[in-house]
Amino acid sequence: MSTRFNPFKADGHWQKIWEETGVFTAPPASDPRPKAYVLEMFPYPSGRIHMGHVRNYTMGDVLARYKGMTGHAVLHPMGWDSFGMPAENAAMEKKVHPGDWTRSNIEAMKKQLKRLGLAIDWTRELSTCEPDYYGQEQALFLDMYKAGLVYRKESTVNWDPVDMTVLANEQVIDGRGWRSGALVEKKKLNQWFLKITDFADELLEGLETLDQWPEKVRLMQENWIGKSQGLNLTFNLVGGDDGIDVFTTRPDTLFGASFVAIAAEHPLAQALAENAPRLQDFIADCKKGGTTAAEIETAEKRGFNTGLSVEHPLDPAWHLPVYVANFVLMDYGTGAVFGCPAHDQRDLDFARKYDLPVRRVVAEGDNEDSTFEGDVAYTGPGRIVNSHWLNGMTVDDGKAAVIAKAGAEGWGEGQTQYRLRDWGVSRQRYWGTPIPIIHCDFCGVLPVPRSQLPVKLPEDVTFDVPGNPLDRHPTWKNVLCPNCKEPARRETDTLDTFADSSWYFIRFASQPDDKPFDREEAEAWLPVGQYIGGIEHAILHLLYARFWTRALERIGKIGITEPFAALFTQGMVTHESYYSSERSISQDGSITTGSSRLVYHSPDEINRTAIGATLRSTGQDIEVGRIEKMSKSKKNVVDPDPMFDQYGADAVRWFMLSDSPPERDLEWSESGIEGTWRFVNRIWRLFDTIEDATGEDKAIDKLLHKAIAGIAVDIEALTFNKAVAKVHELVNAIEKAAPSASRTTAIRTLARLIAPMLPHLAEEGWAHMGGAGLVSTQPWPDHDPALLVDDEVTIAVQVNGKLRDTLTVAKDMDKDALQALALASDKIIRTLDGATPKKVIVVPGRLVNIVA
RNA sequence: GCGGACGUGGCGAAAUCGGUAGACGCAGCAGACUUAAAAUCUGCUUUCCCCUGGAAGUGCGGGUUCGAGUCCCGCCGUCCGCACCA
Repeated sequence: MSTRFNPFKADGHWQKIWEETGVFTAPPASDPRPKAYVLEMFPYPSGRIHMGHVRNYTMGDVLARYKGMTGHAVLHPMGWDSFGMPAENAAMEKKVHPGDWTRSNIEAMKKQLKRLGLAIDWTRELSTCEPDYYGQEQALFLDMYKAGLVYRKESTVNWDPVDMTVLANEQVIDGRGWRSGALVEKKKLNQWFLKITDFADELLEGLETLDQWPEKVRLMQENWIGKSQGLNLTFNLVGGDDGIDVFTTRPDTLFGASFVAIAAEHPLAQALAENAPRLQDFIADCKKGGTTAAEIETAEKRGFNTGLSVEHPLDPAWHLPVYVANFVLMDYGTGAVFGCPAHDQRDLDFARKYDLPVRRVVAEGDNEDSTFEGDVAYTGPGRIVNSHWLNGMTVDDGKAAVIAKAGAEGWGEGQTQYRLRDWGVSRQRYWGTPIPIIHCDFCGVLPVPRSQLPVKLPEDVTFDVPGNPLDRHPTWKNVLCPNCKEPARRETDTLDTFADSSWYFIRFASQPDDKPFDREEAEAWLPVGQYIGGIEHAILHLLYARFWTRALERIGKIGITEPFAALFTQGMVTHESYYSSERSISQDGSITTGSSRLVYHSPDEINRTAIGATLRSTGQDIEVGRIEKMSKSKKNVVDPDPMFDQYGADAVRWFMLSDSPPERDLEWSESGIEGTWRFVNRIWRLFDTIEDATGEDKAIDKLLHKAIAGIAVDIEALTFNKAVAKVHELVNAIEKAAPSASRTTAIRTLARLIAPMLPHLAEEGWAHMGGAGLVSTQPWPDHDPALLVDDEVTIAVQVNGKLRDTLTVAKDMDKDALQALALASDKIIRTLDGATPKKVIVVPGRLVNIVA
């Protein structure tokens, strides 16, 4: 009597056994087996697991389980990135404490994750909002402080007026806050910074060693660091002692200079503006300019002539006018540029507008004219012309020559410039790691003594007004100065939550009570062997984590420089969206005529047919929208829980691995999950109807061994869609095969092959077929290399490159025999129609191509 | 504007070294079983044609080669990142 696989019993049953037997608890660091540290980016506890998490954690799980079966000591942990704004927003909206909200979310999400049947070592679970984690982070912060990698300075910051906090440059997208979407304002504040720029070169060079990272991510980080080499030089003011420092990457074009421009925020501009109301107005105008793509592209190059002049460093008699210009940025280089209009588009636009000289100094082909025509700057290579002693040099030689001369004469020096800024980590928020610093009126800024760590967040805080609850807490910030014992104040800023995620992978590897980590233990596991997460972290998290690791290395805390040996960025889970148009009804109940708004419907309210979609409740026709990332606003979210209820964990896991290559987007579909559910049951029927048969089936043997070898390769390469296809092929063949010992072996082996991907089904089948122990702890099956080679092959016979016939021959048939056989084929004789072959190309084991 | 990736049936895709394009899955069609349905099973499914066969075909146009989805040149399109970076 055949039975159906019952995931509703099996899932919970095996999950309980895995937990009770502790099979996925990582062994001690001293374990002699090769280590496999598999890590997926830990989630923010927003409340619910979504399909993106399911995909991410399924992929990591398959690899972790496979590594376990192939004799590795596996570390596969899970934790919670649990500090951050949403908890405070929830506190404001729902009048709950951020801690309560966060911890109950963690509980709910953990329950959901467990339903996926992940092979996770839950004994190492950590949550960044707990003092046992953030206290150790404070210790690391103080280590960096002591080593001079942390500093405080007043600086212009990106201020998010909605979230009422500072944002790092990396968190400003198109001039807007990455979370709130609010237009970011400039504000001056005292801020804590981590010296990531000290590591700019290292972080850049380190990218070259990361050969198991996606090229795309490496390139994005390279661009973000933005290294450029050039010359820092001083233009002396005519009739003054001062000069203007300028950075250029084109010192070779120095003889083409026609003006110097400074940023509106440049100290010189500010000083001049004090007595010049028109300049004040101009500067105010410059600040209004937006930073979005469209605004920048259409923004006119505008300048204000200061009336000042500077001397050209190569010819003091040559004077250049000084402008304040809207296109010069204060926070890059020195906040001042020299303009060479012929060879820079912005400078040319500016020069044409203000009628400044445009002098060619790089030949464009044969064109050496000193007058430059047209409105398109020439930025290509060429010989230097109209430049006295530089004439005839290449651009590169010219750059070197000018830098050398500037150095020798003392008016400038070669300089490497980075786009990367130091990491501003101060956040004016409650729900984050308190910065362990004390401010004393007499002794200044002091670190909290180690014995007083962790600096814990106070529980009794209010969120009824905007701003930082720590700052307005009645007593928390009052503390005695550790030095003079007089009353002093705690720092009330907290750390950017990206600090929390910059070292959690180290804490996973080693979590002593009395220090952040044990060096030896951490080094045994690190670097992470395979890290998996979304591409959205390509810069922020992945750059900060690389920096933090290098900072710890520099101060002698750990012996590794790169935290993630291999990185994989998986695609999103998408779904069609469904919407109908409705007349919009404004809040007072009146109907706004002439306009309508889109009302989105969730997939479970919809009847989807091949032609269209209707609303289940009313039968109303519904528009089928784009396939896009699952999001609450589009209501195209599919919640994992009901899917587990309906199909069980394995069908959901199989869906996540099927069809789409893992780096590409995966479209969730009803028919797709139905299909994977049917397949789970097909495998079960094989396990259920296994029989003790005898006899050999060579074809099944070969296919099985090819599957063993191929699936292993696919899992290691994370090409799960290909592994899935190979399982299908094997199952298709086993189903059709007549009973034999080979077939029975194949079915038993199949349980092991699917164990990483369909672990509950595999355990259930393994037990059902009388297997000993857990299939999860079985070794990955061996394959016989001899069975991977076919002794008969089908070779193609082409005439002029076109397929005309195929021949099935012995694998090692020699060239002459193949040629003779091909020429004897009826189809070939017919195609040749009496023509004599001019040439015959024979590739043994592959094809014969007859050129007629 | 700069940088990058991608483009293959109705759909998701595969083709690892330049060697039989479309494995595998979804959807669809036909059939079997069934009173019926579900489930399951079998077969078909790139397009076109003068259909025991033939022609075309991997975004478009060229090129290299006995042979190109794969390599080279030039376009077009889609997506992603950065962006007044001197």
